[in-house]
Amino acid sequence: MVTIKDIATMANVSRSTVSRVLNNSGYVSEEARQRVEKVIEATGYVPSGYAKSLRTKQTKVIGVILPTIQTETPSRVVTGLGRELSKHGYQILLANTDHDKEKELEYLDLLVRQVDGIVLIATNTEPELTQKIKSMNLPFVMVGQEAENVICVTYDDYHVARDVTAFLVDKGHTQIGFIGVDETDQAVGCFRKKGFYDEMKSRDLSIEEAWVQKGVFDIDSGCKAMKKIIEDSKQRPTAIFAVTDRLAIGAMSYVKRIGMEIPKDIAIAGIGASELSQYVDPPLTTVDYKNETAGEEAAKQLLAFIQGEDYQKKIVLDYRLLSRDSV
Amino acid sequence: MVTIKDIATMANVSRSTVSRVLNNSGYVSEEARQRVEKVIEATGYVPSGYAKSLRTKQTKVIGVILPTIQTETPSRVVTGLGRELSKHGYQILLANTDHDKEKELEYLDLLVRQVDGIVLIATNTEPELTQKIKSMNLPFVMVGQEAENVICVTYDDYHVARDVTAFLVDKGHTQIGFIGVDETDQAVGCFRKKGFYDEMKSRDLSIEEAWVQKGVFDIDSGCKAMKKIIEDSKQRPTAIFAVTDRLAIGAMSYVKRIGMEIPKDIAIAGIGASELSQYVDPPLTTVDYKNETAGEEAAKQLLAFIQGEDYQKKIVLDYRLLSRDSV
DNA sequence: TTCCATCATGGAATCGATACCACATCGCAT
DNA sequence: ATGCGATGTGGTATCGATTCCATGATGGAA
Repeated sequence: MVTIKDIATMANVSRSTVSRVLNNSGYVSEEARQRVEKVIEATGYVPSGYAKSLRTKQTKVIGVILPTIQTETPSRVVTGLGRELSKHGYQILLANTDHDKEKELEYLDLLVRQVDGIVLIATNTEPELTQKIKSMNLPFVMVGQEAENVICVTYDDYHVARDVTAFLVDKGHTQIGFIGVDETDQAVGCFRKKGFYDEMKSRDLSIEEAWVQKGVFDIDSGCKAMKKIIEDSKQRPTAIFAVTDRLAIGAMSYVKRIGMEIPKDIAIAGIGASELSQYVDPPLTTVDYKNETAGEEAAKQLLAFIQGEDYQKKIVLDYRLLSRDSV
Repeated sequence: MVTIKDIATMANVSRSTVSRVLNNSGYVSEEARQRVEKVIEATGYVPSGYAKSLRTKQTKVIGVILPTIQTETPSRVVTGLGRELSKHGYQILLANTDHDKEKELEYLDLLVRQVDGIVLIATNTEPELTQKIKSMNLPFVMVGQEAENVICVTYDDYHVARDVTAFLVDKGHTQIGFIGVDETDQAVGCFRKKGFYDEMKSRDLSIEEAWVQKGVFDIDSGCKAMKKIIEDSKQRPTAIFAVTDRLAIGAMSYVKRIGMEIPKDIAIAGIGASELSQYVDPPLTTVDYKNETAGEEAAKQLLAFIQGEDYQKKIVLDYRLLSRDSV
């Protein structure tokens, strides 16, 4: 492997001069610069990243920890992150926890000395996690969940849920079911649920116990949750608010299977604006969360923090309700 | 930041001894080991990865270059890769080209000195690319496309296409349309098309020119391609073979929109076994490519190569045709 | 002529680890 | 007593860059 030393020898200059050419720093005569550049070109020399990192204490790598890349939300966020980071010469080291909270902690340890910063696409906000993050004082951004004392980029889950609920009510529905997820996921589990309950309450609408079910982020569980709602409720709801598109699509697939028509017999709304949502039949009413923007925003804040510039501690992104035929 | 030197001082041993403890190499007395371990524990010391890499010439990082992570195929492959790599202590450096061939080349340059190996989830096999890969002699695996002189993990696109076509013919169809993609993508563009043509020919079935259209890997273009087929053909085909699920789903959405029924008026089949495919109406007949397995296999071959063990130059994965109601 | 910026360049220390080698100790066989 | 292999430890060079400092030219101002 050709090193800076070889380049120096071949160009008949010192390593210092090669380094100056490489980094565009200090004084280098035009003549020397050209000689060096020619040698670099000829040899195809690429500086060793780790030698550089060792010396400069910068890796130009950002660690991204996420629960999975097989769903649209995280993969969109990563796309946004990548786009913004690569503009500034940063790369992404990917850590897929596969929904395993243990691994989340392990990866934090693993990454700490290898990256300039970490982005966590979070599904939980357990104290053990936030504790650890603070303890390793490394530039850090959390996407999708709120936490104390860290930079967060979040969505306004509470108001989204109120809006969706309000939308259903305004369409004339008074009996509305809800398919949520476990509350360890604060953003999706708690805030969206609370938004739903609060809006229903503010409209003086009551909620039958069986109308509220839980799933686990996949289509199949949306299907099962819907089944429970249909089978267990005394009075069937006329509308369903599912906290993710996949749950909503699962619910749709169940109600269609038992011969109900959407939206005539039951209206359904989701959240997430998955690509899928516009091609199911009927197209699903949902909320666009602009995940790529979230990724870009997270990258911007992280880089600002790293570079000692001004950054915003909390960013709450806006959203857009997409009204389609399922309601 | 605490370094190996600090640990050495605190444990009252030399750096060499700490290193030996860290790597479980050479002789270390039980007593010294315990002292060192205690200090490490107490300080939360983590060795610097780049210093280590500089010395050992191993980064324990694999670069993964892909066109996008927003579609299921690459994200499944990455999941498989990650699973297998992390078992062996390797991490993934992600390079998203956003379908830009220029970037593909740039990333190769960028990664070359930072990683122990590269996995390319390929969409093209242009000579410029394969040339470059060979020239940088770095452990390398290509997923999804075949190329000379590199380790490849591929699918049997040709026979898949023949099988799907045969399946349609066996169901009684003789007029079959085809929605493909550009042929710069050898696997998806050429092989699948050739499989279709060859199978049709072997059955003595002719293909009207307008029955064969092209799209670009998204649902919308499947929709447009289908529109062309319907509008331009003298005799409408009774079945459509789309080379990806998204194209197939686009096609479905178009024919449903114009009031045709699936599969009564027209049958549709895709490839890819996207999650989506089982929830569209009717569920889509498709082919399961086991992308995660491909990722795992790619990782295994790459690691075997890196470690100087036996590896297979070409791996062709098997597949499974999923017969559903769309045919 | 002298002096002092400005420009150019190289030498050497350094980053934080590993690994080779030398040396010391110890027990056991000769 | 001597030799020798096994064990344990530290010293030091090294990986490939950056960076600070010293030293030399050069040239225009005083």
